[in-house]
Amino acid sequence: MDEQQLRYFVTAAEMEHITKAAETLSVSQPALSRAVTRLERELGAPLFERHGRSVSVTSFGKEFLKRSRRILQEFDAARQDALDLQAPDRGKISLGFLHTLSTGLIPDLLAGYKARYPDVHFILGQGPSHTLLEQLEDGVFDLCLTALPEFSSKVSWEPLWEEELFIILPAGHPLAEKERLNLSDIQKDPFIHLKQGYSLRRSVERLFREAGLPLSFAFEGDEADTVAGLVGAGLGVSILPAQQTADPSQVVQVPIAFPRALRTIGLSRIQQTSASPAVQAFAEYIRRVLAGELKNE
DNA sequence: CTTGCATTAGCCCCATGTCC
DNA sequence: GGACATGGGGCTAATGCAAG
Repeated sequence: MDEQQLRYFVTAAEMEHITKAAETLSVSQPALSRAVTRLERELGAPLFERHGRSVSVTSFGKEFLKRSRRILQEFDAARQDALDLQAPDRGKISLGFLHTLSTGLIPDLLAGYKARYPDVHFILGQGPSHTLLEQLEDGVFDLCLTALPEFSSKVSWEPLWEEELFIILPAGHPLAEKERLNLSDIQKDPFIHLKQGYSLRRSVERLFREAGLPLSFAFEGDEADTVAGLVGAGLGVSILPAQQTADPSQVVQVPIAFPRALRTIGLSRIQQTSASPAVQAFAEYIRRVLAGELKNE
């Protein structure tokens, strides 16, 4: 059983018409007929039921068809991978990044890279750190832009840039006009943030710990946008990275004077595996743009 | 009976394995 | 390395079978 036999079978089974399938495959009809017979002989079971001048796929044939399709997909993927391995300017890069990064820098980086290498195909995914890193370990992503992951022997993390965190207040809050605030200034306000497991939440918890302040949550959400929305509705205050999409008539972002509130975003990847040239080239591009060596246009 | 379609038969070509 | 056998790929032509 080889790839060609499977392709012949799949085409014939999908069309349920040997002559038309042979035309599609650009072989003579007997050649296809014989290839199918050989396959049936090897499998020891009929793939087609012959009724005079028509054929239909047997139930065994239908099962075998499903599996054959999967095998051929693997064949195609392996072939594509082999091609991609030789060409850094094409191929597939799957990138996961935090929800909070979906505006600004990341779209700009992607647009800049795509302008240089139009044949590169990006597959993007977003989510909280823990989900992204799980998917990274499962091979869903080649690279992820996340905050420092909790310990993992499989994932390596390389810091790239620092993101400032802001106190987010509803417009009209008594502190909304201030130029800078300390963490202690919002101690009495109901605090809204992301649920457990989010790296941003860990950063904020660490910030309060460092400042020696207690922290309790009035509301916990799944996305920074949701949190900002709840703040805008006057339900409390929060601490988030700059909210580019937030409506300034709803929420106000105030820099934090004390303690210094930064979180580092970096590139996560699986340590052991060797990335394709396309993935390596993209990682290098991000590094160089962020280091100011390269202009992202 | 004619037509359309699948299979079989007989042939050639080529790649691979085995033997010397 | 060359000779030979084997098996799979291809082709055309012939045959078998069922629908119209």
